[in-house]
Amino acid sequence: MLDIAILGLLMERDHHGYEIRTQLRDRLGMWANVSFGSIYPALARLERYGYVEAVALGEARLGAESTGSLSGERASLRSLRTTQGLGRRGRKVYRITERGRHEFMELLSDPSTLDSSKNFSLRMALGKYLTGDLRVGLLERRRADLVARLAEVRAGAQNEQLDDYARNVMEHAAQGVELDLAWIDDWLSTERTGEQSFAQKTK
Amino acid sequence: MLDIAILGLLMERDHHGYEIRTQLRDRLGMWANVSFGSIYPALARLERYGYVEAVALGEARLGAESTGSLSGERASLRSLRTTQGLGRRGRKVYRITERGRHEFMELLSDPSTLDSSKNFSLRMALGKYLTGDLRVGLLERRRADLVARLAEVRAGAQNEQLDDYARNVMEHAAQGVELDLAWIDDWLSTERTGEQSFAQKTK
DNA sequence: CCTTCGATATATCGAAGTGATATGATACAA
DNA sequence: TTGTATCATATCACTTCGATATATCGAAGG
Repeated sequence: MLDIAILGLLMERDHHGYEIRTQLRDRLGMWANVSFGSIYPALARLERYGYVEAVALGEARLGAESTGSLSGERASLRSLRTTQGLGRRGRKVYRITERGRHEFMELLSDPSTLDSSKNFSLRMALGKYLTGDLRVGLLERRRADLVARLAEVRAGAQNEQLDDYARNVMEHAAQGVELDLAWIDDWLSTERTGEQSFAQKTK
Repeated sequence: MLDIAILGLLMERDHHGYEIRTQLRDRLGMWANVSFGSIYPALARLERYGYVEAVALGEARLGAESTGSLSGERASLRSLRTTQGLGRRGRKVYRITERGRHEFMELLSDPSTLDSSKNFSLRMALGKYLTGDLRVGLLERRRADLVARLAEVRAGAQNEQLDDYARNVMEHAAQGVELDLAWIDDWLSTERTGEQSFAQKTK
């Protein structure tokens, strides 16, 4: 769910809608440019539920706060420019509430709503908010799903009456699942041996 | 688009809705169980446009025709059983029309509506309906997209201020894109050297 | 200087897809 | 006979996507 992603970003610092889109692309990976048609309704929904609140609307007077701290030395420049130039139009900066924080943790650790690859990757990218046990639980559930999926795809690929094109695609799909599986297993073993992190992974 | 997938299946033989779902899973790979909430509206839409027509509705009297010819020897058995047992309930069998065939070719070869991985795989799985030139065109366009995407993800993964979890996910995403890219290149070289097919690919 | 272009920013629309659920028939096993 | 699993169609509310409209600002170029 997009809700998790947005709340996850707001856990770190305040954001406005447009920024959420770029962050989603740059930090949470797989989402190449989520549509504004998703983001703004999602923000409205989250505000309605009381999970986020708008802390600055209209004249973007908090420009420094929201666009600052982006990359160190550059921050002062940016904030200077935005405050001088009166800032963008109706930039609406959102902040997560206490209820939002609680809801975020709830959503993130709930193993029942875990399905697509995109969804799973999102959770794992937000792994720092989870305990080791929770992470292992999610990983194991995902692993079981992938094993089942791999069997299905493998069986399908060996199906007679499948032309070369379809078979080739099916085989590639199987390879994709295998890659995912290897990733999970890697992560699981790192998680279990209690290594400090996987920062040293070269390839 | 789901339309392409459905029309593609109907190019080979008639199908009813439920069967389309299973075929989508078993033959066109990546789609693990498309929702009925997609399939039935899509069929209704295609019928409205005159791309398909219902050839048997109500008492499933054409059971043999629709479920038969599934796997050779088994076919006679199946058809016998279904005709004896009065068949399923309101099984509605669809057939593609001449307009539908034309539209299918149109949709399949139009390079402008080519985007997601799912979408691309679908087209390639239906590659037998395309000419070599068209296939190469689609492959090249896809390749360019993936190269751009890879650069983005690679850049993102090297971003400082990304915690280990997010970085790990980004790196895995990059590996996924690389796998796709290798697949495309493989296919392209096969296509260009004019090999008869890729049937002999072992891994 | 002035105009165009690209990035920033919010917002809404229709179309398409999902997941859940309702309904009912048939097949098979306990 | 009594479940229960599979087959089959259908609809619901909700989410997401892609396109589009609108507006501001900085930079580049004629």
